[in-house]
Amino acid sequence: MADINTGPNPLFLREDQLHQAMELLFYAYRDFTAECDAMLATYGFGRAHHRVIYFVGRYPALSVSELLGILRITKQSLSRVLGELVEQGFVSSRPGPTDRRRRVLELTEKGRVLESRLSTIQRACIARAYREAGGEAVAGFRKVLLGILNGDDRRRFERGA
Amino acid sequence: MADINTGPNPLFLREDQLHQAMELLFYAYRDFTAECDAMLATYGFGRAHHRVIYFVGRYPALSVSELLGILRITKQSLSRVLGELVEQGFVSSRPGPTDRRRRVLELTEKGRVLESRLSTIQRACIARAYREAGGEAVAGFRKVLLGILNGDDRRRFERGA
DNA sequence: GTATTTAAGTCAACATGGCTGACATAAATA
DNA sequence: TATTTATGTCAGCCATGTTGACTTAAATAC
Repeated sequence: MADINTGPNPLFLREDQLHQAMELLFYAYRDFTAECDAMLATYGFGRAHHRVIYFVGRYPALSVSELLGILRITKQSLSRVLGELVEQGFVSSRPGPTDRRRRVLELTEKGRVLESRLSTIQRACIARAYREAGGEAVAGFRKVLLGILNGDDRRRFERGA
Repeated sequence: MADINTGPNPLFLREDQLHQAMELLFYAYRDFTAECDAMLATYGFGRAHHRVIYFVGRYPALSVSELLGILRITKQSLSRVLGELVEQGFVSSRPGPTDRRRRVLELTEKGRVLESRLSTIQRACIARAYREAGGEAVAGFRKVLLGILNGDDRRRFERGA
């Protein structure tokens, strides 16, 4: 059970295990985002808005360039989505206190409400899976996912999150 | 370590753990697909083509409706992508042997070459993470991911994959 | 104090990959 | 024969990514 290379044809099993992992990631990501996508649609928002809402909520006083570094999209792409969120009062964008070129992004009260509704959905999804799988499985889950991250992300993740 | 609810403020820790899981999924999925996206671009293809190539390769003689059920997109969306792949000779589409309304999808030799190049990238990524994490972590990883799938997918996955 | 760099924003054009709705065709089935 | 099913197709729309060129304001270097 613990050895992923047992069986009559270790090489084949290994390949099959890897395929299973690839598919699990695909299915899990798809199902993980489905419910939130539906709720976002009622606001006229998409998954891109969710990501902004999420990271701004999670890392208050984030700057635009930091957000770009996390999302890995162009500033033109971000600006469309972020602009809508600021425009509609979900995110506030103020000049930084020391460096006034930077913009300090925060969720407004309205933004926090939406963030909370979305997070509730996803937390429930993860919490259920965690509860069913048990603490040891959770540790393994995190260990493997962390290993999939590239070096930069892993370091940022280990530092920041 | 095994108990995800330890610490001075169990509720907060729990919430933080859940946030970490959400972010890990985001980062891992992004990094997992990045290399393949770059290679696909050299063919003029995108991630949607990859999914088709992958599932047709993995489940030979798949029908269009089965593929639709896996991908959860509309047939119009699929048709664009699948049409290109058939047109350019990566996927063959023939009438089914018994039910001639169905189309039997298979990778061509050309398609298998591309599939192999893409799979090599992703298998390496997973294999490295698996190797670093160890067999027990792998079991936990799979258990948690499986728990994130909705019921239908979980059943299909447990049956088919 | 001027020159340069940096953070952010903007305009325009384009590509990918989702979506809906309406309709067509051929084959299986009632 | 009538209906249902599997697939394909046309047309248009939307969300979200891209590149390239340019602007503005503030910080920093010389």
